[in-house]
Amino acid sequence: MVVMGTRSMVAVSDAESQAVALLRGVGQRVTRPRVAVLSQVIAAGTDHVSADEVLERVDADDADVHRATVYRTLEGLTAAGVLCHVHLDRGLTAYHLSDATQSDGVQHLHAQCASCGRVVDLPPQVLGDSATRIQKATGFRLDPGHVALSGLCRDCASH
Amino acid sequence: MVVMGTRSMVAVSDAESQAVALLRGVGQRVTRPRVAVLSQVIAAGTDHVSADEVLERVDADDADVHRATVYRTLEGLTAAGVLCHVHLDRGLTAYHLSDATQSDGVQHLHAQCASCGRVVDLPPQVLGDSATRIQKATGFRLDPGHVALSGLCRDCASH
DNA sequence: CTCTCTGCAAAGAATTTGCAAACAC
DNA sequence: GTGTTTGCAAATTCTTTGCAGAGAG
Repeated sequence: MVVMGTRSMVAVSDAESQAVALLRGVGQRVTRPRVAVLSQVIAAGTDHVSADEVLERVDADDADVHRATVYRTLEGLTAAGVLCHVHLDRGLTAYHLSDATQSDGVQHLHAQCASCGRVVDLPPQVLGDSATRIQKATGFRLDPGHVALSGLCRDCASH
Repeated sequence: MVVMGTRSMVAVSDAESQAVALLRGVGQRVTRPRVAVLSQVIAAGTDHVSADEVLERVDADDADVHRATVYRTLEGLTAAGVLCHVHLDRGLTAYHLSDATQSDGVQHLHAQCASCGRVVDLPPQVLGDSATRIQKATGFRLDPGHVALSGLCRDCASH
């Protein structure tokens, strides 16, 4: 808990203060493990990270948080609306900062490449009126961001 | 749970002869475990069954097939094009007879209720030109049947 | 008779849980 | 202080794998 490794001090402490602010903002206790976990999600930026990836990075930063705590923290922050998760192909769950933190509450969609596993963000309106049509036809109310759409990314599709 | 008494002997043996025919048709060996597994998928009709559900029903029919064999059989039949699978919410995989067996190769889509877990079939064209639009915008080639779309079914949405 | 398939038991990955000690407030 | 959180270790759930014997063609 002394030095921050190779990652720049500025970026890390930025992420950390954001993390503290977000935790306070939703009335959650500010604990070392929570700050560490949330900082890593923030530092990941537009990347979508799994619990295991968060764990790896937290440990790499000498924060030494237990696996179970990472899961509990990610779940708690999702329940609080700070994070969103998306379910990927093999049952993995990936987390990212909630879009709602900054904008109007509409979350973007995700597509995962079945070949390389990469996750691509899609603009929220990319399905057009499909959700409306499905609801009218079948009564099913689509929540299209909750599970990643599957397919092949540009690179893998061209092979 | 399956109500065994209600399934007619005729239906079961129908499913079994279909199973044998399908196995022969793709040049796979006709073994008791394979017939048992494939029969259960056929008997499930439009339902989408997980490996565990197949195992349960196979064992309930006194066929006593090992868990590992169920997984291997479902995988093999999928590779052969007899079955299709869809990935559900928590990483579960559900199987059903391939639409291609009877029609032009276009598979239907799936939507799973995040609340009750039910899987609903959707017509293949329900996403309209979304796939084309996504490919033009991002290069990502959608395979929309491979993973179930998420949302709330009619019943759960009304609570 | 040969080569594939099956059952077994154990490993594997991702995640969850009960509980006592540690900590934020 | 006091009630929430954490670390730990073990359990869960779904799936896969190596191997020797059983079975299909």
